[in-house]
Amino acid sequence: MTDATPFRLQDFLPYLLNHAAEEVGQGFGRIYKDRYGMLRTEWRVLAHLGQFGPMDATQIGTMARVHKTKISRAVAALQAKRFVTRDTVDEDRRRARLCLTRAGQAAYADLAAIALEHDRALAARLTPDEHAVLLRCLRKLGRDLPTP
Amino acid sequence: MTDATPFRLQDFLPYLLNHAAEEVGQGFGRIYKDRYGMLRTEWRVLAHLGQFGPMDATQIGTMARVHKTKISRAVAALQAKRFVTRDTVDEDRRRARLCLTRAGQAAYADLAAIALEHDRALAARLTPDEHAVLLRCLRKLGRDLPTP
DNA sequence: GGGTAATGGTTGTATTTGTAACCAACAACG
DNA sequence: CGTTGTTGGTTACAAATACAACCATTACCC
Repeated sequence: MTDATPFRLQDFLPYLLNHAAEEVGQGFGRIYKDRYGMLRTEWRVLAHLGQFGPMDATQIGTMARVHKTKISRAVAALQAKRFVTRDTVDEDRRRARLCLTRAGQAAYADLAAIALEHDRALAARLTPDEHAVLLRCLRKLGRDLPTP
Repeated sequence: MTDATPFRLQDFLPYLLNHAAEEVGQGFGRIYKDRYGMLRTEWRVLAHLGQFGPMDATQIGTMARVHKTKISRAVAALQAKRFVTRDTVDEDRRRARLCLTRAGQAAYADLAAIALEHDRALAARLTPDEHAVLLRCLRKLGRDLPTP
């Protein structure tokens, strides 16, 4: 074993991943923040409900791999904005079925369209091939995100 | 324009990137946290000094794209751990030259070795080709990280 | 049924982070 | 020189996060 450590921070995957995620996330982040005063978890909850329909907090947390306290507070914020409603479900009165309001759906539609455009702009910085490989790699590295 | 939005959160690059970064970052994060009680920025400062030698806070901040207040606090924490020293430089007495102590170098050597191993384990989950493309993509997506 | 455990969700508190204001040293210009 | 503007760095305060403790309800099991 040689004494020189060949470790290079600039090639360290966690470092690069984090940088790219921050950089890329910030771009879209400013949008939902400026337009709706939302935090990232709020956007995610909104997106999940918009995409998969009514769910309870635990389902969202499982799918998005977000801790329940974060979900709880995000839901509270979205309720305050009149973007979601909660109905306690009768079969199990611990659970609450979260639903987008009209306004919530509108916000989701608005943001989803921008997100799509944003995503296309990002993809345009890569070749189609690179893009495909990138998605595959990211899915391999993060645990798979379950769908409903 | 059709009414159905083809936006899919599971394919949204910022989302995937963030997931992968969190997942991957947590693995190594637990190590420097458990072993040395360090936060991420502290590890980064340590790594920069270990790799590039003495620098001042601004240089590190520029290279790592980290805000100066975060650097400032990380340096304070590293000083408290006796991992770095600060010498005010004579030509410009606002600047402080940051230097790893013996103990700091040892911690860096320890962590760098683990990081390297960790990185190899991650790379092993991808084909060599995928790995190469991934690094290229991440560099394209995040702004380039300047070297000294 | 009645006790115990597990689950869905919220709240409290300690850390961590972001933002802005700040101080000291240097630079530039009259 | 002074006075004004920059730059390196720290501090103060607000916002956000993590972690643990906590209710309420349901499930299990004797």
